[in-house]
Amino acid sequence: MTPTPKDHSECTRNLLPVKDALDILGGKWKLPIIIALTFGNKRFKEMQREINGITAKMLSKELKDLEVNQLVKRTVYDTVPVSVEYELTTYGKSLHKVIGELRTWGLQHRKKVLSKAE
Amino acid sequence: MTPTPKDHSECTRNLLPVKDALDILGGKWKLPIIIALTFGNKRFKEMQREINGITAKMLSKELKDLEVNQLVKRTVYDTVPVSVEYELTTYGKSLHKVIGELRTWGLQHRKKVLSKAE
DNA sequence: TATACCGGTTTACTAAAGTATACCTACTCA
DNA sequence: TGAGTAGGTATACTTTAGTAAACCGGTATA
Repeated sequence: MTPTPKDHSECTRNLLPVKDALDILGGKWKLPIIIALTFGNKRFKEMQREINGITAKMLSKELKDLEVNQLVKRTVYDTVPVSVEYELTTYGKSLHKVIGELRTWGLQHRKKVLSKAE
Repeated sequence: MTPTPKDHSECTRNLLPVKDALDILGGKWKLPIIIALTFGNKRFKEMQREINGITAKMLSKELKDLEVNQLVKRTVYDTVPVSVEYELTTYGKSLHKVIGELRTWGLQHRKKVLSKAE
């Protein structure tokens, strides 16, 4: 009835890395941004156009977060006027499988929901 | 420079299922609850003890959400007093791979962070 | 009688996430 | 000269997520 210490610690051990991942990927925009960048490097306004509904503030903030975590690299080109390009780092690309699984599950879920349909 | 319509629609097409998945799994407690249940069926207070920091209100609410989405099944036993058991449905168990990938990535990320160490 | 367990709900609150709008410099095009 | 682009920042606001604490009926234990 009472969880055994073993259960509890195993649960925690399994949970921690999942939480770590979600800290980085959580929120409304992180994955949309990452996914947008899997289609190629992009500039700020370009991303804003491509990701429906995101505001400049959020895009700016989220890109910073992703940069800090080294998933995204920001390059400023010394053109006139400056242009800024964002790209996925190798590390960012390592999320590929995670995103793939989420996508697969989401697709299947959508199919299920639609089949019981309203 | 301007995203091609193709890019944009491909991006959306890839994003939607991921969003669907995150709608269901998002928030602080959904995955902790699901992971706790992968270690076996559990009762309410038992889960509350096992999941560090969750309040009764959140546990109750999140379990309802998961039940609605058919990831978790709630069974009331007609004992005196009633006992209530929660279990993962087959559908809930289908998240196994998603969670596995998140966990793998999170573990590797943690290792990376620790190695640059503060 | 008092205390504690079970499975929650209710109320009130705070904190975090996200939005809307305006604004900034520097540049180009007509 | 005015409008539009790029790459943002600042301010103020709303909405949502989450917390803390009290409470409920019923049962059991001492």
